[in-house]
Amino acid sequence: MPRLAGQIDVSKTAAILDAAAEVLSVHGVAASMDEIARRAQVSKQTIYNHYGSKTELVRALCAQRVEDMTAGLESPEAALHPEEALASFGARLLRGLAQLRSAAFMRMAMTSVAVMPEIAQAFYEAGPRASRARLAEFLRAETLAGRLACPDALEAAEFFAGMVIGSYQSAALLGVDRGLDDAKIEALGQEAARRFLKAYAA
Amino acid sequence: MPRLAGQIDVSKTAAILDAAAEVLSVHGVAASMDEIARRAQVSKQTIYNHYGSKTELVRALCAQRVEDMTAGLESPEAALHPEEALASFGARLLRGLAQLRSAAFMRMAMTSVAVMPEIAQAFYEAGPRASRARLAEFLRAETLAGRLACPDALEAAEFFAGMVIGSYQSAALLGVDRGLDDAKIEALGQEAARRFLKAYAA
DNA sequence: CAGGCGTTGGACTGTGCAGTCCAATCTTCA
DNA sequence: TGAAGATTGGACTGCACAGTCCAACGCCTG
Repeated sequence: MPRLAGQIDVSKTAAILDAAAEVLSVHGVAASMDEIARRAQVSKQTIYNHYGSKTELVRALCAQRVEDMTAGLESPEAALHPEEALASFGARLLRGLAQLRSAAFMRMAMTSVAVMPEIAQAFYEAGPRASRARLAEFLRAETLAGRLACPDALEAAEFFAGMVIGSYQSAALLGVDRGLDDAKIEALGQEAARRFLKAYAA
Repeated sequence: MPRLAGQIDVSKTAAILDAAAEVLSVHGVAASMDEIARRAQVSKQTIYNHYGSKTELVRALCAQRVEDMTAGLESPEAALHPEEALASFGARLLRGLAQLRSAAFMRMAMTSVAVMPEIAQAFYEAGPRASRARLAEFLRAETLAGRLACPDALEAAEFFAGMVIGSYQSAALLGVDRGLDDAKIEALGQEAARRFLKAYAA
């Protein structure tokens, strides 16, 4: 990847961000800049040229992660039968949380609450909040269409997401392996959807 | 508080633990031993006499916290109507999570996963796991009594607890204030119980 | 009273890390 | 080819903190 004369090399930027993601997700914010530089095959000075400080690097990384989170978030497909739509949405949600990377970033955001509250806030907005909002939208539409009866769509969305997630997120954050494979995720989504429909039948 | 000749002063032990809880819940594991010593009005050496290292101190503190968690955990009261029993159980659960101290400790456990996995594990067992187990027991009994129909009590327990907790725990961990007051907690518990009963009617 | 032992505080060591500095080198454009 | 500016690596500074050491001082018990 060529660069303009005297211009910052964007391929390095990516390498730095990648390395930072990898190292920070293992060691948390305690990871050293030296190790990130080593991993990125870049001199430490270069990191400081791109991002002025470790704090800024973390901030950039989190911002990127937040983007990814919202980008990968889809609403339930209205075309499907509500039960199927909910089941697949739930499975997607759970799959997202179960990723090691997700837990690592969440942990990082949590540890930074004291130092960088905006970061933590951004995580909350892009994660839990956004997903519930999307789901609530769907539930509202289904209610209008007479296929469901959710007087308080946001609350119902919290309920459904909560059912699916259960204590799996806590387990992931606490590093407890509950052997959540794809089949179980699928089954959980389906059962949660089934029960939810009973609770909110039109 | 007098002490025996040449015996460790237990009142100091308590002071150290108190101070550690306070300081660590604010600064996380990053808190310095000097500050804990200052807060406990004790010399740093004394801390090292009582607990050999910072790790040990944190360990002891977490162990205490784990004790508190399991001690404060009650099953739903079988004497009540299932809806009331569930509502009050749910409210209790949520109230526990909403406490600042709880969130701080949970954060500490989560961020220390890499360093002290046993601690994190203990938190999981004493928290999410134990509460679900108690709830499942209740659901099993109610199912046997014909007042509910929960073929998989543990899963149902996960569902109910998840409904109540929703994304409130994530918010607490990320330091986002959602203005969860007592009235809202109560209402949430009730609505969750109502919906749960519909989903699992006998 | 004397010996034992915890406590104190303050100095001290060692370490790991963020962030800086610099001289040499590379890359592109004019 | 020369100027501009990015990159490199390695040395260096400064700091914060875990953990140790020690000499002086209580406080009990025998």
